[in-house]
Amino acid sequence: MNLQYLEQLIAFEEEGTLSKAAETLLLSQPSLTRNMKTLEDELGVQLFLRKKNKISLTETGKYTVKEARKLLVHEQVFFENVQRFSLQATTLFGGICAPGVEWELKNRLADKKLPQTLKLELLSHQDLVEALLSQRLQFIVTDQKVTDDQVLSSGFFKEQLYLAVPPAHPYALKEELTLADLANITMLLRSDLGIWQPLVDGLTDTKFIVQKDWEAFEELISASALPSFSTNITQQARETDDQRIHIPFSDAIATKTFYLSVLKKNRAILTQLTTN
Amino acid sequence: MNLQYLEQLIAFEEEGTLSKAAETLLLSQPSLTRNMKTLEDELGVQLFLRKKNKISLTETGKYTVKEARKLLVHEQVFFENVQRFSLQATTLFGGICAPGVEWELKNRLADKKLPQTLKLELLSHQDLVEALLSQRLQFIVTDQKVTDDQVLSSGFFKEQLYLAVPPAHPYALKEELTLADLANITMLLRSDLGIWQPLVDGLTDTKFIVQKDWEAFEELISASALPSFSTNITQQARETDDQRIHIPFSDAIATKTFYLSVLKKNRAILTQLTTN
DNA sequence: ATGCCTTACGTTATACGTAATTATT
DNA sequence: AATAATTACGTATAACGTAAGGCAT
Repeated sequence: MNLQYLEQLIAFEEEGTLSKAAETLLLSQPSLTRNMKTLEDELGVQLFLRKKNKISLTETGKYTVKEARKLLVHEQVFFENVQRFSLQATTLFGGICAPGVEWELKNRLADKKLPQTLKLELLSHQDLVEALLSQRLQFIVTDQKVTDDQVLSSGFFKEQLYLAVPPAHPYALKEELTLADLANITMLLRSDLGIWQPLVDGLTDTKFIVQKDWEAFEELISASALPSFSTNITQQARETDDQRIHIPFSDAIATKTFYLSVLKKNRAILTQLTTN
Repeated sequence: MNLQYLEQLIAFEEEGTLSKAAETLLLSQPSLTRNMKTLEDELGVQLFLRKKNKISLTETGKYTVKEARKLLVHEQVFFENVQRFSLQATTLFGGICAPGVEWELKNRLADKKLPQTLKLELLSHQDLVEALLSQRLQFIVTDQKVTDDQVLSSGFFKEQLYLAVPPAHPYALKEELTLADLANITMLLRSDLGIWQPLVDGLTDTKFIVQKDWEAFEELISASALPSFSTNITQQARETDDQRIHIPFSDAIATKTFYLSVLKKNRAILTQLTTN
């Protein structure tokens, strides 16, 4: 049975005449006439009362319209269910707490050829945990462990803060620095610092020249002699060599550990993302 | 979307290969291949894992099979609902307690051109009442009133018992008879007397020659001089004139009143059958 | 006269089958 | 060799649109 004919029957019920219905259906009247006749034949039921110049629904016809509406809803639900399932099956929905994590994540998965596409969202820690628990996200990456009985949380990677200086800079030869070494100096700073924001906020004795735009910031760095921050992640992410020396900070807070968390029943996802 | 393709998908899931599925579907393999590809396109979803010589369902494919089964059940239910409704709308289901009632009923409705077809069942009084209450039958005709709060029971017609005798018979000139007049005489009797059986059983002083077959009984009547029973209904029903004189019995039990009963909420049916 | 339904007929599009191709067991 | 899926191509079925006819308001 052709479900389109049911839609056409419904259109007739809504429009009142075959002509108008045919118009809204972008179909010729003769076609609609024929289709309704074949629908009657297929159902083996009289749907219409045909007078010379007037066609109307029988009681059976009216009932059929009602039932057809239900059936078409079921068809629509089927359609949506299948597509939703397919989307769920072919994409991994993940959440991250900082933009840099996306770099690291895609780097690690680049040679793995995941069967799913990755869809990442940048959210606050609390939103991430909520989304994970509600199963809207299948995994999240955060800078704190998630303490929940249903959640499996394990260390994923570490991000180490560096000071990036031109080779001529006085700090360029040092093995390592402490944040205290930044007192009374001027630095270039990209805004949107993500997880490093609190650390920067604590550096009250340092002057920052802030630039939001990514490309403008890159230009500033190559043109200026002022130090800037970098991390192991940003160093990997950079394509062009920046000619700078990167010196790690030895302070504990200059090292952030990122945790990968999944629901315990989805342990397979964790394995998939971490093994190899 | 073509529901047949869903059936074909299900057939594939059941058979395991496109070839076998095509065979059970009475379809060529190439057609099935193409159909499954267009189904994928229409759904916008990957249903199959295609290897060189092997095709199998993806997880999405398996899920789609499950959902398709549901949808096809809904389609089947739709189909059956429509047909059941149509049957109910286009046929009046009635019950009668005696074969003669069918004659009378159809006689009365002959010139009315009912929109419904009549479907009659011959049942015992008790079965009739039960069928009416359970709404399996929409009306019943019985020889007793139905005493039930939900039921509307009204007189429909009367059947009067006659003695049918040849013109030369001694009773032929009488205006009326009593059952006592049948003592010590011999009569022709058709079996299957229906509601008149108890009355006949009470006539212990009368001899009966019983004939079951209808046509044979008619022949007997025209050939023999023996009296037989008739009623106003059988007189109407007979096409050929039987050349007999019909004399009514004056006894109270020789008159039966038939009642037409419907559920009170179906009063319209009673009106339909009795008016005009 | 205009609107509505139907019939008739030619055309297009969709679905199918046969045959051939390739790959796997 | 045999089985399985795909590709290619010609054919048949069905759905559609245009045109014409009939009937009603």
